[in-house]
Amino acid sequence: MDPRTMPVRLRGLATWLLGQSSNQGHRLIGERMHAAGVTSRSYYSLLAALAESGPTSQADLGRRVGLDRSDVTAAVTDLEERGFLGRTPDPADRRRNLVRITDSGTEFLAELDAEVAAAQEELLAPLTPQEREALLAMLVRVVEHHTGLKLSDTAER
Amino acid sequence: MDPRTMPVRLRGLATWLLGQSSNQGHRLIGERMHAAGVTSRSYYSLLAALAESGPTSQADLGRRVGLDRSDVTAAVTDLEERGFLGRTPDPADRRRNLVRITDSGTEFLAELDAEVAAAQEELLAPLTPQEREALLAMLVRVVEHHTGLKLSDTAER
DNA sequence: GAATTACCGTTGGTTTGACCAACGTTTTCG
DNA sequence: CGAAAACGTTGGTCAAACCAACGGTAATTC
Repeated sequence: MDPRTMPVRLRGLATWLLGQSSNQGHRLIGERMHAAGVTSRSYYSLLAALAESGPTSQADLGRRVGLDRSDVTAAVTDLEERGFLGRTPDPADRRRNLVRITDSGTEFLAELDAEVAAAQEELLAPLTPQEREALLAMLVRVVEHHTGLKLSDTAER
Repeated sequence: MDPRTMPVRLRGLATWLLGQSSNQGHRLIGERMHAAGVTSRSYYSLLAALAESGPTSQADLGRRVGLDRSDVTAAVTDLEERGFLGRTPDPADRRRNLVRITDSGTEFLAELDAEVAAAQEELLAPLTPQEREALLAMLVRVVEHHTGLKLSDTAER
């Protein structure tokens, strides 16, 4: 992508700049995840969701991280084989599988937490702490406006 | 994606917020493009690149908008069938196809310009004009930092 | 209480964007 | 000249996102 001849119309566009920034972020995360032995970006979300709550059904898990049931099945199977989580039928509702994170999974999540934090730092490197705060606050408002989500409560950082 | 049970770790992350915002932007653009009869997001980039320069080879076109040669071929074929651009062999270098936008293509691009502008407005609706400016300026710096591109020159808006 | 409806996990798809390899043709370089 | 590179094209692969249908289970509605 040659900056000299790139379409002028594009490079000032919010959608384009957001797309580029998002791509860079995903690249940084992906590189670090891959180095940590994780092939899919959703694994972090799933482990995080499990760590922050008790045992959950797969369907719940999917709703919480915005993942299709079928994709949750594949991810959970893989993570279970690696010993990062356990899957047992729910005695109270035998349609459900209760998924819970293991100690090994908790350890692994801590590793990923560090990688993810480093990636944030790397992505926002050119911005001052005040600017990062302002940027995130604006993004929160944009996301809230379009999704109806209310993240503001605890979205400090 | 339930805001009450979404992983707390995720919703303050720059990468996550950028991804969400980018998705919303792409959704808005996609909806309007689709309504205008465009199936692929890259068509706008290609028409814009062609409108801003004279006739160009397909390979050049791909480099300018960050598209693979093979994908340019498909897009150009489609756009040619719709009459939005013409493709003629370059007499000076018979490896190349000279692609140029047609009058009909220029008209169509104007339509898309309007749709794209409307999508930007819609995406950034919750932000004040000053905030939008600050947001774009920060994103420009982030993108420049990670790509080596220098967009700053004319990225006002 | 029986029957319909809804939810669960799973399997097996489709679609889309991004990417890559190879080819015949043409130009450029050494 | 011959080797290397660039061009457009074809025909892939790959991962992410999504959808449909299934058997099994629970909740609902009559």
